[in-house]
Amino acid sequence: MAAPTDKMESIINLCKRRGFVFSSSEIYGGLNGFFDYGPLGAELKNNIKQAWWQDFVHRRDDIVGLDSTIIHHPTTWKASGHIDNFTDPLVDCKESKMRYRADQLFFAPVIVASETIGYVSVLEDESMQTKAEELAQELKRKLARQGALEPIQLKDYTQATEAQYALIPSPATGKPGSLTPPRSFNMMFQTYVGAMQDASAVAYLRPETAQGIFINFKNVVDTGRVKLPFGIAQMGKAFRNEINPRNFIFRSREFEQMEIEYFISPAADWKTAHREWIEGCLNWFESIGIPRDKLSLYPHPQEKLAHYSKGTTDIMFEFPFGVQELQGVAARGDFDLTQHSQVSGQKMDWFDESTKARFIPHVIEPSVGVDRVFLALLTTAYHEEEVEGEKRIVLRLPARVAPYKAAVFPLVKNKPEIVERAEALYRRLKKRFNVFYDASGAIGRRYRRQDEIGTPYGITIDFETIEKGAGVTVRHRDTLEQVRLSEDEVVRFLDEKVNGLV
RNA sequence: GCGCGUGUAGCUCAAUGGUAGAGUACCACCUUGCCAAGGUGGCUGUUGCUGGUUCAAGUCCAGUCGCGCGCUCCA
Repeated sequence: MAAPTDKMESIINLCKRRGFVFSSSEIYGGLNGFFDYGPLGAELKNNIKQAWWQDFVHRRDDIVGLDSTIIHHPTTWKASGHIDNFTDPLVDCKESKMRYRADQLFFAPVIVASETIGYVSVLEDESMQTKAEELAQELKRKLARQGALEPIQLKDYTQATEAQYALIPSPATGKPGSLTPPRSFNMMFQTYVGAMQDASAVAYLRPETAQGIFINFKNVVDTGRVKLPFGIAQMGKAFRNEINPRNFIFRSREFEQMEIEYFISPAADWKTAHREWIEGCLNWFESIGIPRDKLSLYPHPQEKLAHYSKGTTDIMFEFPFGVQELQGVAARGDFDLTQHSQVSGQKMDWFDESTKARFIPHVIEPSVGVDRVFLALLTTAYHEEEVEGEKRIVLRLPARVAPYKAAVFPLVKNKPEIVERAEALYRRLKKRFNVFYDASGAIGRRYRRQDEIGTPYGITIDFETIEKGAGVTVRHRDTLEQVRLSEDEVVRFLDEKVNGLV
């Protein structure tokens, strides 16, 4: 078993070597946090998206699709809270080079006998009040002050005044003077719409696809013939100016999301709906080849919830670099529709015919990153193994998502009957499936080349096909076993394996 | 954004300040009756980029970009 970093390295290497993922703008030295998908990566990624759309939109009666723009009216982000909240106020300690989130760094003046003798600082945790009081006592002793110590009242660093920045000690060194003022990093990419580059033209690239759904809620309700409960699904690019992108395509600045806003009545039991969606998403992951034992749940603690959320559970995946979020399933209540209704002045409510009640629906939001599913599939599928003394690299991708569904080979290429028959089968299969044709090199080498890119079946036309009309051999990627099928049977066989509709 | 490390052929890696190489992959042809066989030939580099030191830089120095790890961050 390879060490985690080795496994990631091998996977990144394979991605580059075989055309799954390239770093973006590579000829200019690359661009941190941006990745391009090569010929095989584009296939795999599209197959993931297609499977998701099929399963959640086409095969359900209660979810409809949407494709909204990447740039919305800027007020969208005011209403959603992103302009005010999608930021990380950060503080640096110039001496220790440590970086803190300003809203997690707390400070208080130490007041003895009505005189401020200095400041203490602590990092946010349960015991920070006690720690701050101890520090204050210590400071009082050090300065040999007499008198009553006034109660320590902690405030976070975002509330510090300019005069206080220089007086608050760094938690790392305990000495004042090394902390910078809090600096705000809004993670939305800004651009300008139209010719004028002034404040009135500022717009943002969406940091999530969700808001495109909310601002179209009324349109869909008015035209979509939907009945509560129902969902609106959307796939598309989103952009976040991450301070520090890491772990290959896991956290990038341009990425793709697949989100559903599933609207329910406020009278409905949202906890049940939430739980059902978590189950549904787990099942979907399993169905496309992500094993259940690598998935786990992380319910966000109540006090850490984002401003919109009544409850959020992350579906975590065991990546080689650690257990990380694959999907978030959030119960957003009626926060978003209420916000957009209030800010826009438009009605965002639902009229229930049976109860004659009018209300703003609540929503459950399963939100998953395509790139993360891509990486989860690759890390699950990647195997190095020994076959008859030789190292074999194989991607055990399920047929439904594999870039090529099958490869067609003539056993040898110097016998025209075999080559012609193989080419004919290739052309026939290509009308229905993405298949690959390869005549160059020994047959074993050709099998191995396909193993490495996850092609589940190798179809070989051999002498028996020609001489005895014995059909073709179908070689399975994972077991190396071969079966003989007629060419007609091969079409049905692939249809069954690829589309899974048995 | 900070610190440490790192960057040579598509990939894995060599090369004491002195002519940039190997393996592999890839392409063509030959050979080949099922798991990376063999033969012949071919392709592959502004040594990440920009500047500096030097008679001479892949090698030393500075800056910059990318990557890895740690801190930090992560709706």
